[in-house]
Amino acid sequence: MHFKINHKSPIPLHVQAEKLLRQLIADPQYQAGKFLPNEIDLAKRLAISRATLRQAINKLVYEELLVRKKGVGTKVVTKKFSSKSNNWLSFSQEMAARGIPVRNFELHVSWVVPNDGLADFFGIDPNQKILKLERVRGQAEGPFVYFISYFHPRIGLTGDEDFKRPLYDILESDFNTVADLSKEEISAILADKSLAEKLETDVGAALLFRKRYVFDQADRPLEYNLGYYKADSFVYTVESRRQHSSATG
Amino acid sequence: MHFKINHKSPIPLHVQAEKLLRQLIADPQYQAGKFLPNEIDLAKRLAISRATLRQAINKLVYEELLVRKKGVGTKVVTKKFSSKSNNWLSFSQEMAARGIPVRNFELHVSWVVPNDGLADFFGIDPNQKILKLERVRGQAEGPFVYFISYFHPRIGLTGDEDFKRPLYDILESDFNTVADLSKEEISAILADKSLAEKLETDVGAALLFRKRYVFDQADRPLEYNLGYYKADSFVYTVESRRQHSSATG
DNA sequence: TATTTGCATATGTACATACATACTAACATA
DNA sequence: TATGTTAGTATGTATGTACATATGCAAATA
Repeated sequence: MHFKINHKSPIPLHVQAEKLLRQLIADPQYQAGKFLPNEIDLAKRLAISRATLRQAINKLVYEELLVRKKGVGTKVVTKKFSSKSNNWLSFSQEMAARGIPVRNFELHVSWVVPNDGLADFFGIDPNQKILKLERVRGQAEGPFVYFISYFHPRIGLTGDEDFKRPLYDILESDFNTVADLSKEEISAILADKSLAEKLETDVGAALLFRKRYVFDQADRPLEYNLGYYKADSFVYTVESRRQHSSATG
Repeated sequence: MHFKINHKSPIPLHVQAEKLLRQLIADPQYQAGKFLPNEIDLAKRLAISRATLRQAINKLVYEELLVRKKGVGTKVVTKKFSSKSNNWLSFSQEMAARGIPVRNFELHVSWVVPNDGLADFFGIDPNQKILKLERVRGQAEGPFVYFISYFHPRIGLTGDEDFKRPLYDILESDFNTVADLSKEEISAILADKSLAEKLETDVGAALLFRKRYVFDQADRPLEYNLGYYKADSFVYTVESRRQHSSATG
């Protein structure tokens, strides 16, 4: 298997190399904790310099897909909990990754006037109507989350989009809008009548409630999202590592 | 202000440079979003190569303490929400950072035999007793969290430690044990009689429930922690940014 | 005046090179 | 046999160099 790096492409070589590495280690043959070829040989095979290759490797090391050990080699990490990126999977992607088919129970689009806090967050005229998307989603057995999303008018959503597709996919491919930063607040609340009905549970059941403020790469507000999760069928997982001291080569 | 990098020190130059940069941007003079000197000049002043300096800068860029812009310069980030590190503040530190005085309502230390899951997590003999620490903490108005912690016997805790001090501070300075990785699961539950009494709330109130698995730098299990938070007085906040595409130079 | 052009600046990418250091395994020695 | 030495290998650190590209400003132009 020889790789092709295009030296004339406008895409930086280390980005191309990174992509190739990702493909390489995704291959079942490599899963088991195998070692990569050593940096010098691999650089030669890819026809790039060792420094450039190391840039690519460093990215994957940071993501904990690879582990380097001086004097030994670079190994593919066996078990991948895939920490941070997890936070950024949308609901459908998240479920797909676990092999759970998603079912849409309700999907309602409307144009509403924002309340004061929301108009303030978006930095828009409180009289300007914004798109509100409500969805109840879950598995075959029943619903387990109720989402309410409000979108900034800047995006240009019409309301006619196919919201069964992954949300962030729609924003990226159709509206060239990239969600980059998310601030979330998680708390617990009790289900009232309306929530209990939507989620097919009892009034007074414990729900996980998540507010999410989503920003684009320029830190401009994009989306305000509320999520009500049935606590017995969902846990929110976080994996965080301390700031490390080691660095690039 | 001239800096000193010690070329004879066993500490890598880029690590020394990183430390100097941290000191530099910590200086009030630099807070306001000022630009660093350009890489070439700065490298000259530090008497290191540009590549080495970039290694140091990259670390801080990754931590979002610095922002680089091609053709413009490298700027100190103004507002620092300090995303990731936040996850790593202990309760008392977290409260201190918000200027809220912490009050300890209960503190109970005991030696218990682990249940099967716990013995398995720690990888120890299920008959070996381990240290269990229970704490109810909150503000002046009342309690708002009930913690249960189990510690791995390897650490060497005796049970006589002053657990009013920040926990991770005790582990680090007195037991040379550094908590490095945490895996958390957050869900919502209803308060039963026992929990309601401890947290001075009603039976059936919504609580935020957090399980935390803590590991050291060698990924050895250190602590298993359960936290029950009164939902009306606490929200769990997460700030996460997407994986970036840029890399080292 | 408004717009374009071009230069200076700073970061981004890429390479070749050299030596340091951690680890492994094979070999030699007591 | 047990132990210490050594050679080989792979990553870690560090430098110097060159050119690419994005940005902002100032001068030239319509």
